[in-house]
Amino acid sequence: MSIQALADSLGISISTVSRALNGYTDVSAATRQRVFDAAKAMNYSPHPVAHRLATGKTGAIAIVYTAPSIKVVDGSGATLHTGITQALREHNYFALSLTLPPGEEEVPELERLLAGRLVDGIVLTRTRTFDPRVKLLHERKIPFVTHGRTIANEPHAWVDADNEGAFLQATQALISLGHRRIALINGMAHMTFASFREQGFRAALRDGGLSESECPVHYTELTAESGQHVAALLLRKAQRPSAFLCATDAIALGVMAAVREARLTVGKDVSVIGYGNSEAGQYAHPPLASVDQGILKEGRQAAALLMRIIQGQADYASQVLEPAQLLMRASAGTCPTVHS
Amino acid sequence: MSIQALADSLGISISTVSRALNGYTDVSAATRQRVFDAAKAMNYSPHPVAHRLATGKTGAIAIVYTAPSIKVVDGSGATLHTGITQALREHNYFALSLTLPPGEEEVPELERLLAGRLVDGIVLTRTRTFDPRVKLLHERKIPFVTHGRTIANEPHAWVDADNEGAFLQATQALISLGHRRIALINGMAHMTFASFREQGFRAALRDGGLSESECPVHYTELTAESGQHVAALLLRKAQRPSAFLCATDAIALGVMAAVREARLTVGKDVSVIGYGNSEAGQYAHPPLASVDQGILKEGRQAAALLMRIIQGQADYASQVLEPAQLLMRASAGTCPTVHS
DNA sequence: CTGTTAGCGCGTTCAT
DNA sequence: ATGAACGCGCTAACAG
Repeated sequence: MSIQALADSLGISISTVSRALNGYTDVSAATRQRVFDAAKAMNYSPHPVAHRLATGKTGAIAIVYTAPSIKVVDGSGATLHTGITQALREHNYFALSLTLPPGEEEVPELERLLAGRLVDGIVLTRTRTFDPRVKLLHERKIPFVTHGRTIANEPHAWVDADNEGAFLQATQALISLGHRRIALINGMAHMTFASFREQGFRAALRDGGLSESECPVHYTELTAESGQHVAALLLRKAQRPSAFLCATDAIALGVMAAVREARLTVGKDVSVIGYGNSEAGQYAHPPLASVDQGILKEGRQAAALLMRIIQGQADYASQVLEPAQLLMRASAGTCPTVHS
Repeated sequence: MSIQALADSLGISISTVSRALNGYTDVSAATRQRVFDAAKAMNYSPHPVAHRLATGKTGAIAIVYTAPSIKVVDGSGATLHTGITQALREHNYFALSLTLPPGEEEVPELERLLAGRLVDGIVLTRTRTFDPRVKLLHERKIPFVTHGRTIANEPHAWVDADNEGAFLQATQALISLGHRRIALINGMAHMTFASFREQGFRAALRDGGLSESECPVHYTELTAESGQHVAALLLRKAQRPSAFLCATDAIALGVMAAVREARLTVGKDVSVIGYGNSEAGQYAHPPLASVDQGILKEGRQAAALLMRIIQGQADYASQVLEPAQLLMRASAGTCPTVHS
């Protein structure tokens, strides 16, 4: 089942078989047909390793995650993964994933992946503001696309949602509902998406003339537990926030729980907006207002962009900023003090 | 930085360099030393693809997950992953992971991985009782180890915890605490681990002379939400269970929530035992009794076994059954009816 | 249009 | 102890 055997069985040379199979135009239609038929009959497929040695391409890419911050199979991480994989398959590419251990071994592990030359390119997820992984990939000049931006110097291809615009819009919506004390429960500051969301938040505060001192920003894990914890603290204050803007739906669900524990009503006494448009948020009581990021599309775009880079049709500075859409639901309502 | 360049710079032949580097004995100590020094100085490392074409080995394996049932980075999935990766690294092997989409594309996607010959072997996680993935791997004769057993015919290497023994022991513990109505909230029946846990449970019921009709078995998702839902139903019954044995700690935490909602006290009115010895369970109120599975060690064993199979030092029928340990904590106590 | 030739980078006999 | 030569399986530049 090598190309040799195939050529012998047809009585023609190896190179003719190779060209027929690889779609070269300088081979007669009749020969091409014979080759295709024989290949199918003998169930031939080129040895991928030999193919790689000759071409330099593996037909595979790696999606790189970092351990403590993302679920590959649930929620948005899973959707991103699905989007990337789908689009790749349409290009006859294959996606493996690598979960980097946090801490010291993170970059060395990524280096081992590159050293192995098992993949033609990389999709790096969950970028940080200064991301050593981006630095490495950039230095090694391997084709890569990040999902999320950095704020460092390396120019690189990325796909990202307009986090800033989304939180600008969400904050403005809360302001126009009469809220003056809005708390931002954000992700850790070194995550780029968190940084952008905060910028949008602060811009809206300035535009609306709100006091930054009355609109606290907290940085926390992206979990319901963290959201509940932080919100419980804030709700105990004399001057409690009338609205919470949260970096994820998970945080927002935790906030909602804290509001209930404080004997207050979500959407009336306290408004809550999340991010991600998760199923859990949609089915919450009341339904959770959220930002829909279209992450499946982003995954597909990241994959398509990587394909173009690998084929030399796009450069390392290609960038795609996807708009995100605010979905108002019953968890966010007018500020009660307006009525008094 | 090819072996050619290295040989030229030393003024010796390629083959001598190759043998020196690969530890052949028929090369002089002096030459070997020169080669090693030069290799280090020029930062030489063999091109992995060429190396693979010559040897047939990639130095990488794939850990295969299935999408909707496991988190690669949280909880036990993460620990297993860590164990496998650690042990592999000690063997100079590298682990990538593949998340199979559920449904129709599951097996074809696995086939694509095999066709790509990107890896020397596979660790398959979360086996099912009749697992088409195992069937495929067995047919293709690629080195593989499963974490978890199957009950079908293909003989294959596996590492598993003694699920049956663990639940036998846990059920006996509940019985000796006086419980007569014990509910099992199990995982889906097609998961092998769930099947074994149920066998242990039923064996203990028989030995203890409990009525199977008073000890219901429910099959559900491995989530807190599911646990809460099922437990809420059971607790509403006139003859409610006095103890719940749960397939995961997540389920158990959900059950505990349902118990509280029913105005009952966990560990007094109702006992709960989970599985996995999760951090969340340890910090719950009261602390959750659970089964500790030593999953890190299992991951390491699976990796070690796979290495031996790849090297031909173990056969496809090597099997490792790890004991699991019951950890009694305050969530499980004596049955209240005993005192009356 | 097709066959011959030359690599891709390395491991491994077979002589010397 | 060392070098020359061959093969792994395939692609691609060069002839014809």
